[in-house]
Amino acid sequence: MALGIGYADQTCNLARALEVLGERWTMLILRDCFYGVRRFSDLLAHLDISRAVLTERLNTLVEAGIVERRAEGGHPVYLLTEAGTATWPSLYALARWGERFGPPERRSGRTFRHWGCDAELDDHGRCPECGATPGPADVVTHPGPARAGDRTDPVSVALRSPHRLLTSVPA
Amino acid sequence: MALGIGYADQTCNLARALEVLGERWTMLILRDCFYGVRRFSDLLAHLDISRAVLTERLNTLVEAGIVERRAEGGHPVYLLTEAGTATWPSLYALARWGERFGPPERRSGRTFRHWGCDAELDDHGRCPECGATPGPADVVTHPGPARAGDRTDPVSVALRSPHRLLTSVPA
DNA sequence: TGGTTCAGTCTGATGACCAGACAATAATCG
DNA sequence: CGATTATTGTCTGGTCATCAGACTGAACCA
Repeated sequence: MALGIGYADQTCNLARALEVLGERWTMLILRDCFYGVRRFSDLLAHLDISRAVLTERLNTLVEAGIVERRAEGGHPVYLLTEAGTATWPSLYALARWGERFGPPERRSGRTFRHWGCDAELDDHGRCPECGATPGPADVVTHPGPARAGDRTDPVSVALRSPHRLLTSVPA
Repeated sequence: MALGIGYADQTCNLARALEVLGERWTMLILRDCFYGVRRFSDLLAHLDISRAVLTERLNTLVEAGIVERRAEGGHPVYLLTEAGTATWPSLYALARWGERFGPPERRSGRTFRHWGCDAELDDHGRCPECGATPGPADVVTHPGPARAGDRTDPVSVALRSPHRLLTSVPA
């Protein structure tokens, strides 16, 4: 989490999670990883983050074992590890909260549905159709309605169609 | 979230949640609110946060409708609103993740149990005994084992005994 | 009245983040 | 093969958040 001392004196699992996940941009980077964004340049364009900070966050995530850096045809590719995919319930819960209680402007309308059932997941990430609580690999995200001023980077464009989580995007 | 621009261009419910909840210290303040910490001085002592930052965070949380400031006998008291208590699934999921994958030192061993059933909640916050997913008011937290160097502020001391969430602490 | 607690505000120092320039390596094309 | 472009970073100077700790003002207590 940086800024000096972290949460050094907090003997608490939440503080331990936030020590890694709570830094600025980190959860949004993970969100993009779930969406299937894998390349430095795509993260950069989709997040509007500074290069230096993106580099630093990715290094931190790799060191923490949340993301794996793999060389693929010369250029690196970033993939979620088991610890990374295990952050899904946290991100999903936060997004749900943001939908109901976040600042009212910029409501996205994006939904998450169970692969196969096509039913929208509830507050706890459960499929109302079959009762299962699917992992991210079995979740499909559907975009909300288009709006003026939508982003035009390749990732944003690709995510205007329904997309199964963890499968590569764009292309 | 501050530091200049927020996540202004991210049309995304997660970004909207993090705009408020993602600032440094904010989720730990909310954790303490769930524990029942209600006074400025108790938050200050329990969190080791600077006075200026605590003041600013509380103001932000009040403005966002997540926490309510109520004058009680001259001194203010801070209580979770409906939007505040609705953050419980997010905090619980993060704490669960921190327990499994966070930095290995400072593992707390603290558990969360269903009031009445006394069964430990699972990854999704569900009670394995009765199948319900209790809200925070029906959750009891049990401390992990004591350790050398445990904090000695009143809140930390009080939380060494089992404690029902949202009930006042200390005393 | 004078001391104590509490809830903030204020200050100077440190460091994280920003935009944008620069560098190094890898793919592409004539 | 050599030149161009694409991609992944590193570096820099300025801005702003956070830090520790001193200070203020109001309420409560003896």
